[in-house]
Amino acid sequence: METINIELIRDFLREGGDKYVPQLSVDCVIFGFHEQQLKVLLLKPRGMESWALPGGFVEQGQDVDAAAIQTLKDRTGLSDIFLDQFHVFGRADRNTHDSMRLYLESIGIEVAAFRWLMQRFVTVGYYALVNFEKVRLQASVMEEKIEWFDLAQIPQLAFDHNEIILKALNALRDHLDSKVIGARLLPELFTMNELQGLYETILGSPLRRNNFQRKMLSLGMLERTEKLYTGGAHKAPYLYRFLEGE
Amino acid sequence: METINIELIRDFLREGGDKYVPQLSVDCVIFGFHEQQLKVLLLKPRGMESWALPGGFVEQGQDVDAAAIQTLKDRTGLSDIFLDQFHVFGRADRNTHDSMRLYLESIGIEVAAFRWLMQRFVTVGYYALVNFEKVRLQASVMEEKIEWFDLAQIPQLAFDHNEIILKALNALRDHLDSKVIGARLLPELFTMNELQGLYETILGSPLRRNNFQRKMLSLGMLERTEKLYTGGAHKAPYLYRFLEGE
DNA sequence: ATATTATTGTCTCAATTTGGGATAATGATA
DNA sequence: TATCATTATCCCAAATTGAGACAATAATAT
Repeated sequence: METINIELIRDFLREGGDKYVPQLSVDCVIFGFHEQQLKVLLLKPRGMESWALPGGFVEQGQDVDAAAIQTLKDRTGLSDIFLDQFHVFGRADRNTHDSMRLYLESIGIEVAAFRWLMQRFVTVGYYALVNFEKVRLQASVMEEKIEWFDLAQIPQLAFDHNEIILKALNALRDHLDSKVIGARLLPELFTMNELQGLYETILGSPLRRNNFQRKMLSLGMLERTEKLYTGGAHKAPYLYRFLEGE
Repeated sequence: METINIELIRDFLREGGDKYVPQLSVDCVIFGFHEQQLKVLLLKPRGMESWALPGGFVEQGQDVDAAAIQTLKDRTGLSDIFLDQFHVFGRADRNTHDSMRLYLESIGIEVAAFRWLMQRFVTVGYYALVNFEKVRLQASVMEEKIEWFDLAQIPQLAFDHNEIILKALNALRDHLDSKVIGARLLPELFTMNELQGLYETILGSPLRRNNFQRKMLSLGMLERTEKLYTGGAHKAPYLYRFLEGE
């Protein structure tokens, strides 16, 4: 039994033609970190076979950055988020919504209503870093499902979205030691081991425990707090938090 | 005595409405290096008080990158150029062509013809590295003048173009040691001193001659060729070239 | 209590890179 | 032949990094 609200979809499509900057979209690669794994948030648009990145359109009168922020807020409920615009995907053969046509026709939407969608779209790619535990997933009207995927287990996505994720990951790597990335992906308190795991999955290569700790502490961004007793038969690690300030 | 070809302008404007992706443009920060100075190519659009960056629109069916390449070719005559897309400027209050209206009206172009231009434009910023000596400047039909400016002497530009140059320079700095930037800005043969001067102007800070030379040679990208005898009363420097290959 | 075990925090030392001064080499000119 | 400006190297100390070693400690087993 379908629970789609066709009127909502129709409203969305009808408004789109005038409301948005034509042929322009934003796509967000939302990174989270959980159980020592880097995750990416993906969703399944209605009527599509494949998963895709969360994205949105840019309203007339709205900053492009604001459109990305809105996309994030809609899906995660978070509003204070680290966002970095990393690349524009503007190849002429990106007709990224064409495969949605069959679906829209099948549920009885007339072609005229979504003609504005059936064009080549230029998309601005953002990556976002979120605190996994604070996210409350929320699919929008055009989407069936929304889920976290392990970076290593991302399926074949729609359009060029696999390429977009690769580029986002490269950008994240490039920024790893100039921005305080850990502070955005980890919870308030974390162990040195968790921090190292984060770095390792982002870089895709192992690091030495002793040298990593030395490096991190020497940067002076970490404050050591109490110990964490997990019940394991071994020395308990300290918990750290990132110090305030840029 | 004016030498504007109004018909050309009218043609350009009339086509624009259908030919281009609406509300999308590219802007290029073209860097050159000459007489130990980093230069940026600027132009003066017809009917405007201020100088501006060379830019262009994206044709339907044209890659965004291709539009930037075309912009460069039109102005410099060069086609094999290093281009890097570094940022999108998408604030809602960028009505970047509005000040052109008075001019267009003044030369008798009807408003309908350029209405598509009078909207908020999102622009994709590229920076380009060119061999100064090979550039043949060429203004397009909408421009009065085109000139090189020393980076330190860039005037107040139109719109947010000063900001765009700043961002481009930051991107260039970030890429300085990962991409072979010298190879694109310098002529085939150059002295170590010229290379150092290039690095110093990009970074905006002085470097030590001995350590710079040691570093550059250790990277193994340079081939030492003959000496350069300038007639100066001192030891003659070697000339270097960049080795082939990524 | 005491030994065992898995981790964690720290230490150490060599190798490498960097900062900064010193010196020798070299074209031209006086 | 001496002088001068500039270039190419050299050298040594300081800082950073790579990699192994070891002591501390929180549970569990004996």
